[in-house]
Amino acid sequence: MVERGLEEFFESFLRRESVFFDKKVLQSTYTPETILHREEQTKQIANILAPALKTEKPSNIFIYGKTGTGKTLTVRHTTQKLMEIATKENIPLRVLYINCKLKRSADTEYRLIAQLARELGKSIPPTGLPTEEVYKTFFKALNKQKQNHVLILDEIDQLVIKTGDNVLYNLTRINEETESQVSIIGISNDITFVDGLDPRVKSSLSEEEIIFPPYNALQIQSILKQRTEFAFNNGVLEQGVTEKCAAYAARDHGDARRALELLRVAGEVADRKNSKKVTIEHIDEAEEKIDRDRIIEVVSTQPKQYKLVLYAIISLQPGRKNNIFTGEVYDIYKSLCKKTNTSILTQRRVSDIISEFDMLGVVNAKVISKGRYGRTRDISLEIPEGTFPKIKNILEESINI
DNA sequence: CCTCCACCGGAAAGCCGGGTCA
DNA sequence: TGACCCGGCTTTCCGGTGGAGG
Repeated sequence: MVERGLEEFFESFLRRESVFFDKKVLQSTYTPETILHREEQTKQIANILAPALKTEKPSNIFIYGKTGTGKTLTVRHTTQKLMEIATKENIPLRVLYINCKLKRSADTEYRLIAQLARELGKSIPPTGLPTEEVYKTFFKALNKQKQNHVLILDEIDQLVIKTGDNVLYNLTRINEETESQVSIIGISNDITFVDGLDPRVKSSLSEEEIIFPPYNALQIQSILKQRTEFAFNNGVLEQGVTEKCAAYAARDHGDARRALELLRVAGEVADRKNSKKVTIEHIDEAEEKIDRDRIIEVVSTQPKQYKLVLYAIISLQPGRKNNIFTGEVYDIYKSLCKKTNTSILTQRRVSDIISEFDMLGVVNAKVISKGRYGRTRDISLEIPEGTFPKIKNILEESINI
């Protein structure tokens, strides 16, 4: 009977042994006791921030390095320690951490300032007020509690791309308008990002600069070792497993986060297969799975118009030696719109949608010139061949073609 | 060497749905 | 209630442009 089977399943699930001892340790939110291979950067940050303890204003810091190089982790760790001392010694100091990429929370000028004001105990409606008004409330809040502030702006490049450097200009000038002092720590993935900034903002923001270089394979290995000790049960990792994870990640610009994820998913795969050990094959499988899951996740959460565009591309792809051009996609897209009773977007817009898919890594779209026959994007799918039908299905179901 | 195709991509402006405030 | 604000998505307008073919 079905019921009986289910019960058994859950019971055996409960009793099943896992390769994990504590899976949390592998998650990116986990903060380890010590941060490996970032001693130098930690020291620099500490040095710069230390004056805050004597109620002097620390310099602004600009931090850059690729994803998974421990920027956020290191900054949070150091400021946390700083706060511990400050509270113990009763020094007026406050650390505000804001991730500028968080959708609908801090990704525009209004929302960022509103978020900051909220952190200081003001209540700001999510929309409706003039931005100017929000600034005023924020400044007032700063003035009321006279103390040093350290403002951490994570993924600051995203903010500037979306809203321009106006916000930063205003923020760097806070100290001229208020009693309290604010130091800014900007964190960015994009190294070239400061170059596009207003010179005044640039010089003020990057009074100090700290670079986080990618980890090399050996360093990633030791990071993984540090975590696996607590994450996995004794001896479940087959010989060479951490080494392989490290090698994968190092090949991909030293991204420790990815290495940890790979290890975690490999463990999950092993569990699901009822294996007592995590093997090298599990890692290969995990890599594939991460890839596949990411694409499916991306595709299924797109808005309708995006899905139509992608569907147009997918139905053009099979059995083609040459790649696909914007014009063709647009034609198919138009007919799809008619079939599904959807309003037709302009080619300009569709062109943008295609390049968004490019940035998401679903599609590869380079601008090429066909000489006499014009200029266009050269589009090809980045989806592994095997997932084609599945993706197609997802699209068809969600837009009923 | 010049032309001219078939789009690219920046700028600006419009529309709409969310909201505040007096 | 009307004036006004924000932000996401689009459209409109339009000045480029790499390179095959003449």
